[in-house]
Amino acid sequence: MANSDRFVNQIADIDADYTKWYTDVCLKSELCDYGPVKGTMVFRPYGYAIWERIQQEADKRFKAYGVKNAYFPMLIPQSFLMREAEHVEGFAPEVATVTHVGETELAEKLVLRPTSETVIGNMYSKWIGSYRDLPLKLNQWANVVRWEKTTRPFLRTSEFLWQEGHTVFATPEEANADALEMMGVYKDIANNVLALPVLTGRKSEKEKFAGAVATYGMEAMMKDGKSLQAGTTHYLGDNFARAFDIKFLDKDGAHKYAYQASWGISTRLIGAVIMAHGDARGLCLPPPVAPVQAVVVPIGAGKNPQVGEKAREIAQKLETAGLRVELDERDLSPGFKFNHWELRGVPVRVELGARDIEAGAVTVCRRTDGQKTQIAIDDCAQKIAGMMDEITADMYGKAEAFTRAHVVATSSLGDMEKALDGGNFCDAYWCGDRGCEDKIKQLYAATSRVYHADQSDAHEHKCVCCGKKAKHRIYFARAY
RNA sequence: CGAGGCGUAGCGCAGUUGGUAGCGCGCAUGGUUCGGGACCAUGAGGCCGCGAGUUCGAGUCUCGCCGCUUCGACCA
Repeated sequence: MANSDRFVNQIADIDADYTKWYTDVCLKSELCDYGPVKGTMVFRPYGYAIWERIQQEADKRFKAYGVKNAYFPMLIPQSFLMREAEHVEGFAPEVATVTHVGETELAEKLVLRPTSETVIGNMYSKWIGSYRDLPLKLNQWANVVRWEKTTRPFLRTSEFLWQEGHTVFATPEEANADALEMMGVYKDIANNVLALPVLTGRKSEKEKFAGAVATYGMEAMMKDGKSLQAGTTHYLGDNFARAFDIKFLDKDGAHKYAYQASWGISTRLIGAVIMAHGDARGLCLPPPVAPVQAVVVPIGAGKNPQVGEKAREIAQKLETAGLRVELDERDLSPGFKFNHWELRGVPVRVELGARDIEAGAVTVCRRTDGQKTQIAIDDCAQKIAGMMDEITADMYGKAEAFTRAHVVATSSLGDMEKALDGGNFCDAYWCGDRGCEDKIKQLYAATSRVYHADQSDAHEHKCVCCGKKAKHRIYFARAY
């Protein structure tokens, strides 16, 4: 930005430079900052508070599903990673390794977990002996390290926070059902907590998790038309059970390998919220995760002490009504405060000035549309509290309409190029060959995202790339 | 890992043909203000990325290094 910038918190034009807009929003709304090591980030209190809200919402759903929390070590013997062939191959390039303690070289190198299937598998082999020990459903809230070359706050960082669930069952069917069921839980979180519409479905062989039999993903459309993988669940078959010797004695007296699933959502979801709901003014947070749901801004309190008093009273009433409230009594102009809280995405601003007091009302401004309405002071707390669900639904509705408008049916590579350049997802039929995926990626930088929910007519169509008989209906998009 | 760009106050930047550093914002104190980014006054804040070299003298010129960044490549 030019040095003539008047406002320290001005953000880049969302239409002119989406990438810069994104980083500006992250930094200037004080969600995060860069860490001293390249690719690392600091979650500042405002950003971490969003994560805490996501954690709470997710955690209660997991527990309702019978999952218990545990914690496994961050350091994993390097040999563990080697045991599952695809797993090593998938993760080796981005794994950070501990080789020394002080001056002494370690006999066996230790890796910083990029994910925990291996350590957990190792422990599960000790804990599982009988069919009576199954199913076993554990989750951990943890950090993982993946040394990515290109990093961006929340979306891809060398270290990030997530949750990883690791479940074990006696049969393949149960394990696969678990992966599907958890995808449903993730979708619920995306839709109802983050107001994010998502496309869910199975991923292609090329895009699946290293070591999985099947990966299911949810993909969210960002405002620039790119897709963000917002969560994945994996059916692991008995791959890790064989690698880590997870066996149980079944009812019929036979020793059998167990079947597993694993699933995760991460702090990347915060990036999804920023890019799906943010606008020219900055962040726009869905009420369920907004650290501050309503900010009270007194206007002219310096001259009129009654304003300050009344504002404190109202903030108190809003808190009592169950809202997360901030009272902004700083000695700054109203315009500055409006911009400050809009940048931070606070869903509702409550303005209170002499004019309002005279009318016995407050002026309420919604972040989503900027609409201002006057509400009588007497019942403003209930009314504002009641607006929260409305706002979440409204945000979901808008994002859903946007997503729907940007999914384009494509039946040729030409269609596809046009659709992608216009910031759309491609709804396409595909022969199932890896070669076609590679070609599309090479030509248009797009990848397959998830299979379409409706596969019924796939065989009646031709592959969007090679023209041969199609096997699947699948979405292609440029992705983060 | 390939190509470009940039390192000067917290942030954004200026710094002429080499002469020992400035602007805006922010910050602190006091006062006036307050319905969409207020203003006045005073003040604090610098190893000019690091290291060599040229020179009487280097933010400025030369070389080396380090860091950041954009675009590629890579990326559950």
